[in-house]
Amino acid sequence: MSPTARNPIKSTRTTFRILEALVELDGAGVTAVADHLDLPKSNVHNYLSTLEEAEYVVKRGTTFHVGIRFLELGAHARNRRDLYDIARPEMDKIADEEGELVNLLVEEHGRGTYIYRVAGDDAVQVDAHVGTRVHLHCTALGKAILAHLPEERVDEIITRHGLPAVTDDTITDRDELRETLADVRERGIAFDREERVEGLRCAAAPICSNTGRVLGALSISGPTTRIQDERLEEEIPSLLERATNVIELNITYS
Amino acid sequence: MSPTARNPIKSTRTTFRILEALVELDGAGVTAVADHLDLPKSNVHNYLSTLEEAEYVVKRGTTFHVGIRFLELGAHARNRRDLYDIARPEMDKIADEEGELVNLLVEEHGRGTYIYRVAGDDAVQVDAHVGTRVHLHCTALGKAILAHLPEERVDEIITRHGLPAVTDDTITDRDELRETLADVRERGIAFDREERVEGLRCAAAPICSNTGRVLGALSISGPTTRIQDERLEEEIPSLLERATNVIELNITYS
DNA sequence: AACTTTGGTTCAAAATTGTGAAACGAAGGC
DNA sequence: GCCTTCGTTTCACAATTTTGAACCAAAGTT
Repeated sequence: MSPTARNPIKSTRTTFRILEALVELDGAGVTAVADHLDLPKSNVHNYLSTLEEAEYVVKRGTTFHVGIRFLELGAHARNRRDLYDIARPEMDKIADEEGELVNLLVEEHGRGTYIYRVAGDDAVQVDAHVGTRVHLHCTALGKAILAHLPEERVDEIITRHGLPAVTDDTITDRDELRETLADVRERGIAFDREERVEGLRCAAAPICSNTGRVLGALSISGPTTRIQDERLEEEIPSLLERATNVIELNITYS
Repeated sequence: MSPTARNPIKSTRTTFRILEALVELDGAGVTAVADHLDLPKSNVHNYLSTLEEAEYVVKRGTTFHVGIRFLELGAHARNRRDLYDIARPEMDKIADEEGELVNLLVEEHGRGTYIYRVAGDDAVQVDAHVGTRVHLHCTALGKAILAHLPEERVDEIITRHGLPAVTDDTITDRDELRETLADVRERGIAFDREERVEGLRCAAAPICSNTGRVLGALSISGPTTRIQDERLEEEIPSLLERATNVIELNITYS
């Protein structure tokens, strides 16, 4: 399952390289993109004007930006899953009661994407937002998903994306991760103790279909100061389990 | 300002035609897409496998779907504007107090896209969601924006997109629209009395930068039965004005 | 169990297009 | 008024995309 296109369309690749450059540069002109990607200006100009014509890019003055039209595609991808609609009300409830940050993550191509997040009154401000992609091995959410994926799939993912260290506490060893995932499977809950963001703790539970396939994972996260051992290991997990049960039931009958 | 690319990249156009086909067909195989677009199967296959390799499309079994990765691009486009972050808390407040549906729309390429919406407890269920694109002339939100765009820009937009009728009450005449927009400018509020969705009424106010450029529009909508004349024309407008004032102030100082 | 259908994948030749250097033009800074 | 920067245009050629036919694999039918 190494998805290598036999006859790849080079222009399609270039198109997305240019769009990604626009994201990275947070809007840019023809020359800036050309320099960034080491392509001829005239060529980049052709791509950008085509993208603008197609309404996927906007030109303000002389700089180009990624268009909100992508929200249409992104929202379609998100709404395609029942998960989003069904999980949202449960998540809102938890955020309201606990005051912390509640997250929903799904996996695609071996990486995680936040598809919904809701902040309670006391919630921390963190870097991630809807649409952010993360490595699976360094978040509680990701580990909850990995733990319920077939083992060969997990190997594939590690081979493809590696186990880069994000903080000092990130798991970077293949065997250590394997053991951790076994614990997660047994306990039904995954933890993240400052493995992705310093000072941030997090517990997550997987959400599975009635056939046993993981659809995503749900988490609650907050500052280490407030999320002490008992709350992290008892209170929050039971909340998560209750919520994921409801979600799983509702997904089965929808 | 007719954005016609001089040397368009045909492959870029094809790439997006295929992605749009995937949306329309709600996931499809190679043959289905090829038939839909009248392209050779082998060609479509090349595009889809390239898109999958780039992680913008997912293959489940033998059908392809638009990938959640587009949410990354879409969210970037949304977060680029301060508007989204600043309007959200105000909108949440209104939804909570009024119990109706609150919407935020922005314009790009002459069309509107919902970038946030929040439903109060009694809110109606409507077709639109975040990411949905609509014609500007048939919603209160769109008219609020059109009214504050330079006149030549409005002409351009009408020429480009026309004034298609969506319900019996949609404005389809150029001059009638012009008059309506003058009223909106004077009153500061735009209305929609079942012009886009039967049984749905709506009032909207524009949100402008301190330089006078429209950034978007805010609306409250509900069923005709509940949104009677006085509420539509007095109560809701004053709520909207209060909220847009706060938003405009916060945008200026951020 | 053989046959048919359906749909995905591969291949190589033919047709078109993307590429890239250079020149041009417009805008802004010095 | 000159110089710099950056976007836009042009054009010839190399390179890519496009095609249809052939090939497979899986599912459905007789």
